[in-house]
Amino acid sequence: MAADLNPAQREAVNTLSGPLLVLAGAGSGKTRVITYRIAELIRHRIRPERILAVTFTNKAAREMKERAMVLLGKRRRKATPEISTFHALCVRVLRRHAQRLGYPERFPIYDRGDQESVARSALREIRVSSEKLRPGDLLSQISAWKSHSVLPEAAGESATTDKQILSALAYAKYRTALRASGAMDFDDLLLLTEQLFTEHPAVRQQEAGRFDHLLIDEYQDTNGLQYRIVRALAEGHRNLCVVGDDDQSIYGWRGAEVEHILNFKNDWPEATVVRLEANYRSREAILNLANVLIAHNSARHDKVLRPYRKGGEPPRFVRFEDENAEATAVVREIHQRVNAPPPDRAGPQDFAILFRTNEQPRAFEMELRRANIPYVLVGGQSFYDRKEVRDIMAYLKVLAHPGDEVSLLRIINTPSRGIGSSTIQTLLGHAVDRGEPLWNVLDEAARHGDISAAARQRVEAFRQMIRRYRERLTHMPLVDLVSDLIQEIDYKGELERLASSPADVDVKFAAVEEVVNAIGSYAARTEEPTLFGFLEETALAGREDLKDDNEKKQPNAVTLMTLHSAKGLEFPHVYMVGMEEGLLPHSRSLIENRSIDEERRLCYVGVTRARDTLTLTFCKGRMKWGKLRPSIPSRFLMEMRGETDRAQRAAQAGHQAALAAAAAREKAAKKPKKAKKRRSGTTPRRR
DNA sequence: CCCTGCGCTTTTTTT
DNA sequence: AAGCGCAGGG
Repeated sequence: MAADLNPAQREAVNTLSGPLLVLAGAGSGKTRVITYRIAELIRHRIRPERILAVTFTNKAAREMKERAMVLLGKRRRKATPEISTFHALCVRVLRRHAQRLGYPERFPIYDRGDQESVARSALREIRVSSEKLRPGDLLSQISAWKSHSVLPEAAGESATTDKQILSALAYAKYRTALRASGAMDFDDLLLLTEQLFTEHPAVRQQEAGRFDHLLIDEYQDTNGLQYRIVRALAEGHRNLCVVGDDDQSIYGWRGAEVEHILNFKNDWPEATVVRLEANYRSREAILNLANVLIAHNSARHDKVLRPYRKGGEPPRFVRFEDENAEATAVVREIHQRVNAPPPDRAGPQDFAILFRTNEQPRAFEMELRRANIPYVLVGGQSFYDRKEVRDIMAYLKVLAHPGDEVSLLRIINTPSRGIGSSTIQTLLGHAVDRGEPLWNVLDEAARHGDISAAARQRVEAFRQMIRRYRERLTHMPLVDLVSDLIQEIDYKGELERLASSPADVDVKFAAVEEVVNAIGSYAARTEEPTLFGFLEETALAGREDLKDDNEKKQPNAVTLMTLHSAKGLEFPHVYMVGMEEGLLPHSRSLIENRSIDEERRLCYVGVTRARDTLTLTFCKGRMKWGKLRPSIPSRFLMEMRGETDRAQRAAQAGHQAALAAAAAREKAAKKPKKAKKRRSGTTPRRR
């Protein structure tokens, strides 16, 4: 079966027992190795359901599953290996044992938007203005603590800087709020799984005992929690295979620690180590660039990718006036190649435009639309981030989870139904007094004298409506129920009232209809569709199933995506745009004296996505907040060309520019502002 | 309680 | 350029 593998790959596939570390360079056939390995295990009579493979994204899981099935061919049976992400795995574990942790069996999973509203009110509760500590910063701090299993009390003790002390206080509020709603955020899924394993050894044994073989993909991107969960699951049988590339570690900001892959041998001394250094993807000319670039990083497993595909066009470095010129030229070139005569012809799907930040694709989208070239924008401002979509999803969450306070607060007066902020504050007060979820005090609202009669009536009407739909959940198709609900609350009317133009209403209502479609497609492919199931799936898969829908609708499309989303993919023709100081490396990584090595790895990931041609572009200047700001070419460009002294000059200039911008911002923040009125009534405090 | 309009801030990557 | 929060009038 494995005749077409090289010796290193074959060793990785055939070392079936004991710990195994596969250091797989970019384009070295890593995915193939993993899927062949799964197939090989099954060929050796390991029962498929005793194999667990963990991937980084749902998409990767789905693809791996498909490939493994193809490979197994006739052996394909009902039982399949379990292939999923860490988060999906943990959800399944937690669901089996939720009660032990004091959570309901089905719990809401809070996405980024929910987290932000909780973070915001947590900051309000401790009376910290979001100028002093932004919700986003608070959330990353909390996430960092969680990835080290640090709870609020411990966070408070270890906090040193002002920001950390405030963050620790807010963290406590944040945690209380989530618990009060019976909700978990993404980190909680991992954190509580770990907690479950430590507090209940029997549970750990039971869960670990479900599998005899464990495979972890993208191991360089595991954070502390994931690392400990892997250990807890594999310690018994020790059949642990991890695959990764330290040079492609690009999620340090999210708590990933490259040390896990670098120190694998310490934890698993008997481990076999296999290096995959032959690159089957990129032309020699492209790979040379990548090797030169990554050599600038220290603290890495030394390895040099060897090109299997020799020669190739040298990568191009192109400068433009501004981002519009950049987009026009790139799209014009794609257009030419798409319409070229056969030998040079390429399909739109052969092209990828890669960028660092999500504001960059705008100009490219415009040009692609103008040129009538189909494209897919991956990730970015997600469908599920849109206000109208979030509103509908909040209704669904309230139907499914009565305790979900964040969602309830979002919809209790959306569309506006006469339940104003003072009424809500009063209700919240009752909830706090009684130590119960907001939903539970709504029925009593009718009896309380401190709410106006009109408001009481409206609250009661709202409560009855939600109750009615909850009752219908069990004996009515989901799609019909949701359609009815959208009609009853007259969401379209709300959009008409708020939107700026009729076209805007159409666009927004189309998004609402997309939600209904998503429910429909979920219900169609699921044996026992439930609202819980749908919510869980969207929380975990998020934007991904929509991505796939896009890909099905537009199979021949240019791909636009961030460098982060590009990991693991390849394209014949790659454009890396906006190769400028401040973007790549990003200014924020320059200021927060975090190492720019990770930015360099990000650049490396981009370069190694290209099979045949690679074009790196940068601009003289770039519009930012309506002003044209000059740009400095990225130091990485010079590094790749071996122009070390020019690279250093660029680096210095880049640092200075970033620092100057930071200083200017600082100054602006300190400048005396118009006295802002403090809100008198803040959210009541929870105990 | 609802809506409008003004003024202020905004700098990354995402399971 | 755009989104958010807030003040003030209906």
